[in-house]
Amino acid sequence: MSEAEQAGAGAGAPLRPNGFRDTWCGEVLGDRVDSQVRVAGWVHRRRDHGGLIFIDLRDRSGIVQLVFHPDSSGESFELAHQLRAEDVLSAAGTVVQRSEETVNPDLPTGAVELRVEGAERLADAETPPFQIEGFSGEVGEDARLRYRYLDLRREQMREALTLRHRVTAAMREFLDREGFLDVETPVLTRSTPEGARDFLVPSRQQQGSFYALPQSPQLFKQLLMVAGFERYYQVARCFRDEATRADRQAEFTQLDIEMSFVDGEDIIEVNERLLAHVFERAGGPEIELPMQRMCYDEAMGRFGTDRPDLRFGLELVDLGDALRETEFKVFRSVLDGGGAIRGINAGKREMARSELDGLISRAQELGAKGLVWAFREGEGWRSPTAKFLSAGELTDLNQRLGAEEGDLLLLVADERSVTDTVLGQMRLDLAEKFGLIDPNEHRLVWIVDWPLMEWNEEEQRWDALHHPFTAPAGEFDPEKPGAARAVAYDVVWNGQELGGGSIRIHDAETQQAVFAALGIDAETAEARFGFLLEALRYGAPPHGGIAYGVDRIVQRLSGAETIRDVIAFPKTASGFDLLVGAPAPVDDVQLRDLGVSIHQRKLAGH
RNA sequence: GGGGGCGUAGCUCAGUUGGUUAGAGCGCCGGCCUGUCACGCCGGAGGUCGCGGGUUCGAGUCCCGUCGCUCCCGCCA
Repeated sequence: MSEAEQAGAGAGAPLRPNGFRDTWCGEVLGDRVDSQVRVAGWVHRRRDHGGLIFIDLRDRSGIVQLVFHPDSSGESFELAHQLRAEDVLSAAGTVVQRSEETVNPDLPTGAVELRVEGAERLADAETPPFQIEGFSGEVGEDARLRYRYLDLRREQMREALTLRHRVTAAMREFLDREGFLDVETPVLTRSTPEGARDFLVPSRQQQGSFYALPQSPQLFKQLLMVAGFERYYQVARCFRDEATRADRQAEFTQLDIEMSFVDGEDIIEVNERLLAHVFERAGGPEIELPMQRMCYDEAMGRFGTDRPDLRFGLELVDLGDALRETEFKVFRSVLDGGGAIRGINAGKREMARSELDGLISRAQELGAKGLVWAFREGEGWRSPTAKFLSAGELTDLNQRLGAEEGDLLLLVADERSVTDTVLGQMRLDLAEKFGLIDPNEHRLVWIVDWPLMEWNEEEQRWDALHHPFTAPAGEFDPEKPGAARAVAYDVVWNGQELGGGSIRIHDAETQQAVFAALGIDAETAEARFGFLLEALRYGAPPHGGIAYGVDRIVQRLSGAETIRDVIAFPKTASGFDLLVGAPAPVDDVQLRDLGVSIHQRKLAGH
């Protein structure tokens, strides 16, 4: 049977007798009273009173109550007895006003109901593995993912995906209006061993060679600038073969933007208006323009992170100056080794010894060797560490931390990167624990004036903070890579990075110098990025751009706990798709065609 | 790669110090019910306690291994 014939529903019936519906369930409202309507959807709930049957019918738009009455519903009354949860039903009848005492104020359509005169079951449903809605408790995530098409019937998921649509639609609407072109870039591309691990795709025609799935369209969008498109965007799928988190999936969506003949100010200006537009369309908080800006160094200094949550205090304080002469061995050795001693004043808190031990464990988990805790008491401290410090030092520390009587002070002594990581994260833990975050407050901030590179102690080399294509501010001095600043900017919302970008290098010489400083020798640079260096020699305009994490933006706007709740078909923490069963072993024949040996497959554990 | 939490009925969970036939709510099945809206009432079915091994007279409970889900650290230019 063809699709057109199926749509006719029934032998000998005209192709479209009335259609399956003429109205969404959620639109059966007061203004329809006395009119004939036909709705279609899923049996959300059945309340069978024997002589009178209520069916809540649900579609994407909402729920409407159907009433089956033995006198007016005819044969469909018998059908209503047989209906079960999630059966698919088409029903026609008259919209009637409910009597005052039967109005359901919890339902948008609750002032009316549909008195059914005819109904047809379009599909039977087996008993669902879990109730779609309306019971206490959360369904486990494996069950939800295994039966995602049922999970997506829940109102929360319908709303999340609707919001997601609104966000991407608003992005496209704004960018189209501003003259940006949506251009698609390849999904099968070239591996770049820097950065995250690539997903690889073996080539059948070039056995032994592999495509890689893109971690971002970065280089292609730069080539589009060389090509003269000037304003590009793409809602692009990106892939990174790394562990997932509550806010991270291996496969994710990025709003990718690039512009020519602009400087950092131009890009920030357009993007502020873009964000304001998206937030407005998606029902997010109102954004005040221009947005706040903060230098990277200030963010690291005050908050220990490049994505500070500005909704509360608990700022980090540098305490090294108060301890210059200290004889406390632990502090002495850290300071002599070029490390830092930093602290947080957590305010006046009661905390049991076990809780303080918990803080120490957390600090160690985050990479600290230890954590000093203290309560200000008079001019000194109540703390296991107090006896190692002089009266003068304690007074000085109290003053620098702004400590008042009873305040809890937390100190970490270590390399600066460690003190910042540990205290920056503990600051968030404490704000959560103490309830310092007002959920109605929203703080957006641009982090600007980034270092171009940072020293990687482990690998003994300079790493790019953003990526190797970020333009240095002013002349790049290869002798002092650590001194170079980048024309880069990240936008941070309540402590979460929404997006980040930069002005790019647009001449081959600077690009080569930066590659060299990053430890990528000329030969390697030519092999991996020769096409870019070449393109930059054929008239590359000054350009720059930005990329946003679409999933994270939607997650934040929806208030979802995890990014998975705003992705239609997400993967588990270990990268499985429980619905379709991926990844999965493949036939030996497929592997042979690809030139991938069985031996390799067996090593993978199959 | 490392650490924590979890895994018992279709779903969400309880299960004491290792001790009789493993329970609850919801869902499901049957019956009754004309104003419910998480309808109500009566009755019923439903279990490889993730899997494998071990200790023990006896294991859902203790031990070892393993798989899965999840959170965190590393990682994510």
